[in-house]
Amino acid sequence: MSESKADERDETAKPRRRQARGERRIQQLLDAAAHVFCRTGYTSASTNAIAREAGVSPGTLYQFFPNKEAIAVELGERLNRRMLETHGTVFTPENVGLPLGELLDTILDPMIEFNCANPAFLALIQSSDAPGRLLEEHAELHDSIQDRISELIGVRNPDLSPERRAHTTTMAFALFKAGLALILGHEGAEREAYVVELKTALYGYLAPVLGTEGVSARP
Amino acid sequence: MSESKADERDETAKPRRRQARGERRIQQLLDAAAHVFCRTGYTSASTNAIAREAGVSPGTLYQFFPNKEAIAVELGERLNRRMLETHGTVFTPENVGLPLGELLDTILDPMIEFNCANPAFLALIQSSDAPGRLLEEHAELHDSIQDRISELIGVRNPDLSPERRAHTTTMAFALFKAGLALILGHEGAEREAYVVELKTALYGYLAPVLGTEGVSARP
Amino acid sequence: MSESKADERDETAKPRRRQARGERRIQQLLDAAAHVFCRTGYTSASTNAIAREAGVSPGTLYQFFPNKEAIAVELGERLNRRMLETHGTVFTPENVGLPLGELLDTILDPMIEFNCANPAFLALIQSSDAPGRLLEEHAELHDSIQDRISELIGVRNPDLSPERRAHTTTMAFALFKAGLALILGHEGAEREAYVVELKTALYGYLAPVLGTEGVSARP
Amino acid sequence: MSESKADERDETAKPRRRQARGERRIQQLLDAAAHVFCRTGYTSASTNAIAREAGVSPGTLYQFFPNKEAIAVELGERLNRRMLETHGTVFTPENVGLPLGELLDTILDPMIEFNCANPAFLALIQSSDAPGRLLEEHAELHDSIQDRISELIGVRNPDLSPERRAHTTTMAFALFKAGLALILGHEGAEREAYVVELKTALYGYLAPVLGTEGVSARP
DNA sequence: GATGAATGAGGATTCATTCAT
DNA sequence: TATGAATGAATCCTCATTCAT
Repeated sequence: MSESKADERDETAKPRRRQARGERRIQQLLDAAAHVFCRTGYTSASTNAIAREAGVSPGTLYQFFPNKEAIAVELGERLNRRMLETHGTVFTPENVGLPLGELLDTILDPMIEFNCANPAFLALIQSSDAPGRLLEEHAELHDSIQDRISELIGVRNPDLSPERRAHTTTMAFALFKAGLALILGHEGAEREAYVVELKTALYGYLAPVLGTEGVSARP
Repeated sequence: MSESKADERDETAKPRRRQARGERRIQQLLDAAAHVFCRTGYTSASTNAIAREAGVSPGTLYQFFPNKEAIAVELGERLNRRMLETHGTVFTPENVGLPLGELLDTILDPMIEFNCANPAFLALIQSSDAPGRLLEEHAELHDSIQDRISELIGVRNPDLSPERRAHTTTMAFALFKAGLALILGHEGAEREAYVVELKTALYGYLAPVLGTEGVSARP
Repeated sequence: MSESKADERDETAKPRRRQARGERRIQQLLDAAAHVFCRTGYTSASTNAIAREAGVSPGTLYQFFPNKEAIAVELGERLNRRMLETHGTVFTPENVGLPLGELLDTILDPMIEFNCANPAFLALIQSSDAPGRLLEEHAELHDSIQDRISELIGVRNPDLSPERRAHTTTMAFALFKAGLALILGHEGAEREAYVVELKTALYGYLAPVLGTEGVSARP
Repeated sequence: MSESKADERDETAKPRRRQARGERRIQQLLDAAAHVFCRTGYTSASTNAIAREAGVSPGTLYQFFPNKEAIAVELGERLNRRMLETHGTVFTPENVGLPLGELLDTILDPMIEFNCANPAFLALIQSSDAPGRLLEEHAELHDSIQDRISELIGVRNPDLSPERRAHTTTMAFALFKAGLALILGHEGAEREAYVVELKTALYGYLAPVLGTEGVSARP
């Protein structure tokens, strides 16, 4: 008998048995959230707007998500998972050993394609409360991607100091996000043009660090 | 102190004094706004918070600005003006003809310095409601900077097609903003490291387009 | 005179300068809150209901109180202060030395009168989230009264052990609150009858501990 | 399918024939409700929380109870019934004739014991929306107890006027509830101490009305 | 011009209750 | 019967903006 006010939230990870309908609703809500996040950004997105977009009442939204943040987190996780499932195999030893131009093509093309199909991904990653400061709830998503980049760089050039590797990773990811925003902000030929620019930029940035030639995995 | 009842006599005859006092208020409010924008971003910044930070009442704020947007616009314009005044002379023909590395140093160093001293500048430029889509009120500021970059590129390489020049400009500016965000997000040695990374990135991106060697202005 | 130093900025910023209108509004809101608390109890009282009762918009309420709790706290403090100002002098040495019946009359009559005029006082003291567990925000009010009772008992019978004194205090206060609730819940002759019953109960409870005869203060 | 053992005096033939399983469910729900009422009080208890505590869905709860109030009513009735079954025999003529101290022991000890084991009882009786005003749904429970007290007093002292008897009853019950709240709010030695205080208080209050000596039932 | 007061629509979230499977 | 889904009004609170002094 020690707690007076706070409990209620039975977080005990009891995996809720959801009906098929509920699973559908969740997807519907996440789709709606993706729409709204893209339209207005995470911070300005209102749960009511998401519910409306999904064609349900506010209460229904809260049947599946405890709060706004959880929607973004779940959306981010699903997108991340889907991206890994679909394009997670690009970091094979063979690919990493390709000449830099081909390596970038191999990595970026599916990545860009995925993001064009799922622009909410970038919206989540970029949602910040202050310039440069990510909302906590999206940091994990952000980090999970950055980790993969870091690993790629580390494998490609194991001689980099941890600091340089970290800086290179962060900067490369920042460039990618910046270019991706341009790509998503345009269509058709313009979009294609920015794809080229992004690759050029990353090539120019990474070439001195990773080398342009193909390499073979070290024994 | 000692100009107490001077105002009462005539409301219109002393516009200078009123302006001076008003100007002080405006600067006070803009300083406060800069603070708050940096802390919370433009969208999340509340006019009440700005007024509080400035030590005045909300009503006073609205005596000088018709709405929240106008504050950002005025702040942006002033920052832009100050930047031009302070660092507007870097785009001289001699500078533009420098080897790329020196050119970047010449341009970026004061630019970065200015932005470190005035982080609100980036906050404004980055404040977006959706990824990649700037709030209307900041587009002008954004464009004015981009125009200068475009001009620099055009002068340095007059053979570029307008389209390529536009793409290069946009991308270069995007890279700059991305790097600047990293720079402002760190301090001390880390910050310096990201300055280097940003320069590296821009060098790598621009070298193929602008050439690395010094050039002399064409007749 | 001398509104001349208008430039003075109050750096302290904590003590809000309120206009007379605001002070009036606060009283109005507290009166409304008292009404609503009495009608529905603290927990069920809604801030919107309080604002409506006061004839203002919800926003106005929040101009003066940061949240619902603060309303109750301020109301409690004001009532407590007023009670002390009005009836705080009953615990004089002479009174404490009176025969028990007269002592109770002396203490209870103004106390009851005050509570009949301000029934919100009891509403606050009794507001609990679980039976027997007071809401934090009202504990202070509760304790401040109990302390006075404890002191009275201690002066009247200095030989009581601290434990017995504490138990007696708590129980006597509980009896008082229980009787007061009955008193406030009735009117006219019924009310008077319960006043008598309450005094009887307290007399019967306290007589063995405090003695029925008058005592003189010990040196 | 034998509905044969219809010893139903239930003339109205409620469609509510409960099966064993339903009965179990009901008990489950009432137990959960008791828990939640004790934790948060009646008003703050949510039907969802009760269902969760019972491990069933909200829909199931509403299959057995038409609304939240009905849960409290049924819980109260069951507790009342159990109390009567277990301790209902204390009001025998012999007991009523005991000396007051023993009479109180005889009545209060099992009463307190029962309430310690079933704290929801007090929670229900005390759940009020406004100080002193019981929620309708619990008035009946409240009255049924008070009636028994009234009867006891009437038997013990038949000369009391109906008014005095009513006042004494109400006050005595109020004292009991107040003391009981203290008892339930403490544990161990403290709890025992408050048991003593409660008995002292009731003794002091009732002695003048009921006399302290044992009496024999009048013919 | 300066102030604090006032507004009210809108934000996130909850909850008693009903519905559909 | 049991379940989870669905509802929508109500909750506390915020904020850009306007008003009165």
